Order: sequence, then C-alpha cells, then structure tokens
Amino acid sequence: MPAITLPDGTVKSFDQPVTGMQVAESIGAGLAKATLAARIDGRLADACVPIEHDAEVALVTAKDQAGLDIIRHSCAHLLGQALKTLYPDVQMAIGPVIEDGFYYDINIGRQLTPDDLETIEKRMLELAKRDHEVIREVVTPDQALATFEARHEPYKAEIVRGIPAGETIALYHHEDYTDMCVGPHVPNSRHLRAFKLMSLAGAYWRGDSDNEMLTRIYGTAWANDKQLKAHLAFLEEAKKRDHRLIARKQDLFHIQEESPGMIFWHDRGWQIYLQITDYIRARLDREGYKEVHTPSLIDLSLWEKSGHAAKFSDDMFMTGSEDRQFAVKPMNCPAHVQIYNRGLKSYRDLPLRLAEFGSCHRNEASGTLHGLMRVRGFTQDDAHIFCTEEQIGEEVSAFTDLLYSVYADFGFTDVLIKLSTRPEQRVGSDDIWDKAEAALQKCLDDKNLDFELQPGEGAFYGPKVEFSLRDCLNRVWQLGTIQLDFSMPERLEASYIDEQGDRQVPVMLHRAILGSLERFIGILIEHYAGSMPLWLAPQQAVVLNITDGQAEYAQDVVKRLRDAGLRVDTDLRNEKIGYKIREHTMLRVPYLLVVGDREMAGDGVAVRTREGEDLGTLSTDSFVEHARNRVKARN
RNA sequence: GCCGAGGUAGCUCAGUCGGUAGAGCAACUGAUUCGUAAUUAGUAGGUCGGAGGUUCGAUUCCUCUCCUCGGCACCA
Repeated sequence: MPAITLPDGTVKSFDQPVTGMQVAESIGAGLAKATLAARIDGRLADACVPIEHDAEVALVTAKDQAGLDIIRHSCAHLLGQALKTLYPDVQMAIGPVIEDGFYYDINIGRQLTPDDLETIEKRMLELAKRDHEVIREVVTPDQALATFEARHEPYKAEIVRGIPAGETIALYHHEDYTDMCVGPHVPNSRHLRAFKLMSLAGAYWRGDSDNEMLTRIYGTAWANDKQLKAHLAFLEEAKKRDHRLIARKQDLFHIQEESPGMIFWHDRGWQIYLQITDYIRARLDREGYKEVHTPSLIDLSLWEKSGHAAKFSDDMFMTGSEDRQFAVKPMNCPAHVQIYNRGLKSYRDLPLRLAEFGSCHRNEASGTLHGLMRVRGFTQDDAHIFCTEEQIGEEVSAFTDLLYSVYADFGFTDVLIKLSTRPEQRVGSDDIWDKAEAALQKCLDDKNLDFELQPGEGAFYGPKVEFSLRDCLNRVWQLGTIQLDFSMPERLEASYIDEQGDRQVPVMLHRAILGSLERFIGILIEHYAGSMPLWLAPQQAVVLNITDGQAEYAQDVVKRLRDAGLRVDTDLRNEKIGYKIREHTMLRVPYLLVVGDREMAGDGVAVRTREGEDLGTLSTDSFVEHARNRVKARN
C-alpha cells in the first residue's frame, strides 16, 4: 500500500506497488505522455521501476535538466542501434552524456566520413519514429557478460568484468539493440526527435594513450526542435567570436608555419597586451611585489637540480654553446630562487614577492596548439612568494582577493576553481604534502569558494589551486593558479635566518593571475567578441573628416586627444563618411568622431559609438573628460 | 604525439573526372569632396602548403612532410 507524496504535497495511496508511469497516469494523460523517468526519494529511476514503499515521487519530463540528460543518454543508445543496423560489426565502448549532448566511442574498423554521419543520423530518426518501447531488464554480471560476449561486444564485456558479482546490471533494449547503463532511460523512442550528430574524433579507450584509439561520434540532443535550433544558432554565433577570426579581422596578431605555436603580435594586438601588463604592474606594485627579469637561457644543470628536467626534458627547447647545454626556460621559478639566494635573507625580509612577466617556451605536442589558448611561446604574469609556513594563509588569501579583483576589472565573474592534490610522480615527503594540501583547502574554505577536487592532478612539487574561465564555445581554460611548494626551495638551497638565528627553508608560493598573457587575451577577445572595453581598446577613437576642408582640424583634434592620453588616429581618406563609419565600426573602435564644417566651426566633434549610438556633438574637451572617466572606471 | 578533416589571390570561397585557375571583398590608379554601416570606372594580383614519384603533361593521381581545424592524451 505505497503512499506516494508528490512535490506539491498531495499524497496518493495505491493498493499495490506502482511505477512512476502509473503515478503519472493517475494524475493525467498529458503528464504520462511527457514522463521520462521518476525521482523517487530524490533518486532518479526509470518510469517502469515499481515503487514498493511509501515515497516522495517527482515525475521527470523534458523540462527538467535531468530529463534532458535522459534524452541525451537514450540518444546515445539510439545511435548505437542505428550503427548496428548499418555496420553490424561495430563494437560499442562507452556512450555518456556531456554538456549539450552525448558521444559514443566505437570501434568500427573503417573510416567514417561526415557523409556517413548524415546517413547514421537519418537512420536514427527512422528508428526513433517507430516509437518503440525502451525495455529495461535487470540482470546479474554473469548474465550481462554472456549477453555481450554473444553480441561480440568486447568493450562492454570488459566493463562488465570490472563489476563485482553481487551487483545488478540494467540492460536496455531498443528493439534488437542491447546496451548497458545505470539509467534511467526514456520509456519510448518517441521522446527522441531533436538531435543531430555533430562531429567525429578519435579517443583512447578508457582515456589511456597506451590503449587503442576508438572513433568518437559527438551528438547534441534536446527536448524539441526549437531548443535544437537555438543551440545550433548559438554555435554559429559562437564561431563569430573565435579569437582567431577576430584577430584576422582586427589585425591583432598572426601565427605562421615557420613558428608554430608562437605569436607575431601586430601593433593593434600589442596595444592590448601593453594595456594589460601596465595594469597588472600597477596592481602588483600596490600589493608589495618586486618586479624582476631573468634570462631565457639557463644551463640545463639548474633544471636538473630543480627537478624539471627529469619530468619535462622532452617538452623543453634545448640549445647549446661551447659544449654546454642550455634550456630555454619553460618557467620562471628556479630563476627567481637564484635572485632570492643572492644575499642572506632574514625572517624580516619575508614575505618576499618576486614578480616577472616571464617569457617562457614549452615544446607542447603539435596536436595541442590552439590559437592563443595553447602556444609554445608565452608570457606569464608570474610571481613567487617566499614566506614562512605561518604566512601561507595570509598570502594565499591576499592573492585570491587580488585575483578576483583583477578578474572583475576585466569583466570576469564566472570563475571555476579546482584544487589539485598530490600526483604519483612527485618530490617531497607525504608529511609535507599533507600540510600543503590542507593549507590550500583551508584558504578556499575560509573564503567560501566552491571548488572541484582533482585528486592526483597537482604539480610534481606541490598541490595547486587553478582558476579557469570559459571561451566562446564553453571550453574551459586554466588561467590563474596558486601552488604551494615545500620542495623546490630546499632543492635549490634557499634559506633565511629566523628569530632564533637558525637557518630555515622558506615556503615558496608559485602564483599567476592571468596565467599566460596570450591565453588571457584570447579569452578576453572572445568574452567581448572583439569589442574591447575602452581602457583596453587598441584604438579608442578615430577622427573622420567629411571633406578635405576639415583635414587640418581633424589632425589638430587628434593631437589634443593624444596629449590627453587617448589612443586616437585620423582617417582622412577621400571616402564617403558612411564608408569610413562602416570600416571603423567593424574594427570595433569605441568612438567615431566625425568632423565636418559644423563641428569645426564649434570646436567640437560629433560622437558616434561602435554600437551605432549618436552621442551628439561634444566639445573636444568634454569628449576628453567623458572618455577619461570611462577609462578610469574601466567600463 | 594519436584519430579525423582541411591547406587554391591579403580575406572568404568556387573550380579542374590530368592540358599550369576564377568570383566577391580588400589592394592599386583615376574620377568624385560627399554628413553617420559599402560612390564609381579601370588595373594588378596566385611556383593551387612543401618535397619526391607516376605521366608527353600534375594544382588535380600516389608517397612523404609541414601547418591549420575538431577531438583524445598531455599541460611544470
């Protein structure tokens, strides 16, 4: 006699165990039609699962995020079903739900083309339109193993072998197709209509590059066509924000074959870069950092001593001279320790914060390179804080505050945080790692910052906190980081004299706010879709004359604006005003200052924004004031 | 690095079932001096990513290679 409590508080009693679907039917046919699954006492279950005892039950439809995920998961099975009818020998590996969709890794023994994707997608739709039931069957691991071995599914069989004997496994049947899943799944294929196969890729079995590479098919799936179309439209729009595309249009930088993964900054892009470094320099100065500068080439022996060569020598660029081997520096920390080590340090010198816009090179694998986001030559807004153990908390806290304040000035508030702990290959004792991990976690907890724990993902010398932002396609890129290091100071013989006159080893904090300037600018370009905020814009205004008659006046205006510290140029070309406005609007120059006879007579400028807004005619002085205020406010 | 797709004019792209290529925009020259997202006429522009092979002949077919794009693995 289960009593079912619904989300609105009503209680329904049943004479015998009921399924989620039967609960839905008891409420209404419309709801039953829309029901995908049930949430029983907070746990998702298939709509066909009997509820034996009193429970709180909520019905899940496509309106819920959980419902959408169920649709996506079932679409993965539908993909499997379609593949099996087209390519009977295909072997299915895993097919999970991801953001906006799903994928399936398969071993198909042949190359698939984008045309094949269309064929497969068509077949998926045909199969879905049969409105077949999705049948759930609970089996033991042995039964599942027998099923998948009979079906020639070695990957599925391998997964089953990893499941303990006592457990049960749910099989899902789409007509002839059988898959294995914790579920839940849609009750009927009629819920699967709005999907699209997006792309093909390679992916290693079980994510291990020592294993064979499988074919991965990516798909997106939604509750209805409207949502699907909106998603595809979003992707189209996102493509227009791609920093590589905008860089070409706005002449910001380029990369060429002779120098893969290295940036040729053009003057306009370099202006952005300079504004950012000026800004960071000013912020660090106020926080008590000392800016230093260290060599790009350092004898390999130092990297051996620091431990970098042992782990990363393959990824370091090497060069030689007179039988000595030098590494192009892949990071700045050992160099900063060298500066620290000059002269005896007292506890009174700590914390010592050494900052550098450190130019680094790493020989990243060719397949990883990605515009400004992943490069081989980059500059970090790097700093190393040498301090005592007691000072860690305060330093990490101050850094986190600074980072959030800086990100806010650039317009970023949606920051993802990850805490990465000790990896297998590491230096330093477990005791030290315990201390370091606890210290970082405490700082995050004290600030009530949500973070994702990434066990085993720390640096070889210490645990780290990573701060990430998303690009236009929602891909996550790490920018800022703070890493505790109890090992390198020791290895590189850093020390200070404490209050008792004893030699102590300082703690070292590696930290960066923007991370790589290159990556940060990439994110910035995509975030603003190329319309850089006034304080960062390479050109802040362009003065446009109507006819040659105002050329001299235009040049005079530019001179006055430049004297006022604004980045301004003229466009005196013999073109119609509409043409010039169009060009500079597309270059996303914040202000277009039109000067004709009227403006010249009144010593003013007609101000138009890149958004097409007409601010009317301002005197040159009031425009200066207006622009300076906005620069100061960083908006 | 691995899997897949690409690389043709400055940019976006078409094309050649093997007979050395074309459009739009941009550029250049001239005319036009014009009031808020494209004035007009003309001109020029490409070892079809690179190397090798097959062929009478290769941008096209084959092999190798470099780079780019989408993923995967990696990311101090």
